[in-house]
Amino acid sequence: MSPLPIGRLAKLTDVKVTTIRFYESIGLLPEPLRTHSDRRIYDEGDVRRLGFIKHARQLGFAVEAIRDLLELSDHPERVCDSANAIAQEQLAAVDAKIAQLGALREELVRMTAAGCSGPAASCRVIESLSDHGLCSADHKPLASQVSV
Amino acid sequence: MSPLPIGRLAKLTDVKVTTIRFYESIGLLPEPLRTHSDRRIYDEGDVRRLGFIKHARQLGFAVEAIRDLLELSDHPERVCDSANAIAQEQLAAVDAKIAQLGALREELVRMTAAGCSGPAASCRVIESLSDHGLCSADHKPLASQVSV
DNA sequence: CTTGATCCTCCACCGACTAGAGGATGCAGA
DNA sequence: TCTGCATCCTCTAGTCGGTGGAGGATCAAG
Repeated sequence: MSPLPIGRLAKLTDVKVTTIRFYESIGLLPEPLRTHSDRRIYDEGDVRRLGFIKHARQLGFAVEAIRDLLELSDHPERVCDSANAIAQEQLAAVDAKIAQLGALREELVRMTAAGCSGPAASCRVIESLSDHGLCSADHKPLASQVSV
Repeated sequence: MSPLPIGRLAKLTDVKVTTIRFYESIGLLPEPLRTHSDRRIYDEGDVRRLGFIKHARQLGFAVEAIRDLLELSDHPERVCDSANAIAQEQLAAVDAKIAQLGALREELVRMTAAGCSGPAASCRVIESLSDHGLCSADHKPLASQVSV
């Protein structure tokens, strides 16, 4: 197929040039062929592989998970139990995150509901932050896996 | 009140010692008094301030936003318009994130629904990732503000 | 007096990129 | 052919919100 310079690949896949080089550096993309002047050249296969990576990242899969998924994609004869397991885990992580954000949302709504126009001394937002006891207390984020 | 060493403050607030020092280094917590042997000593005021910070972080506020909120909390005579604005923005960001994750969830459910036991060649997960056309195509994360 | 917990500073690392410096090359128009 | 700009190269450092460890000092209890 037609050989693509990195900029063309970037436009075709809507992935930044620097990100493509980054994916190569961490081994998600193989080292491509180079021109006589050391420029990277890609082909249709690279477009597909990068598309796969992009799609997986959009779904929030971590790079290490994507590495495993690509391995399977590269070896279609293997059993795919692990692909399903990875996706299930990701689904669980997304569900957890949604639940967590739902709880956050609730408190933010409560905090902002009253509106506020006076001095900070009587501000519901500041007050809520000062006293955790005022809120439902079951939103406990900090340290989550999904960072989409 | 009783002077607390950093470890006590950490346990009282459930914030790690290293994180407390980090907050000091970025100016969220003031430099505390020190003992003759250079150990930090805190008081009840620090417990409250750190609680405020922790609560705000749990709600997903960025450090810069927390800095502004603490400013207001420190000066209760000022008008608190900005506190409300910050909280409203955070609420909007959380809403956006929830919507986005909802879309991700949909696709993950579709991908994993079939279950999978054969070779990767016929794996729905791998297949879905390879061909973005198979999915609804309106989940477009990458680059979000809320990272709770 | 010794032991183990706690404290100190400084520096490097995490994930997943992003941005910029400083320089080489490619390509199109005059 | 020359000029000039776009694109490419490598390398380094920064982002955010912390986390972890090395190497050493100090504290409190037995």
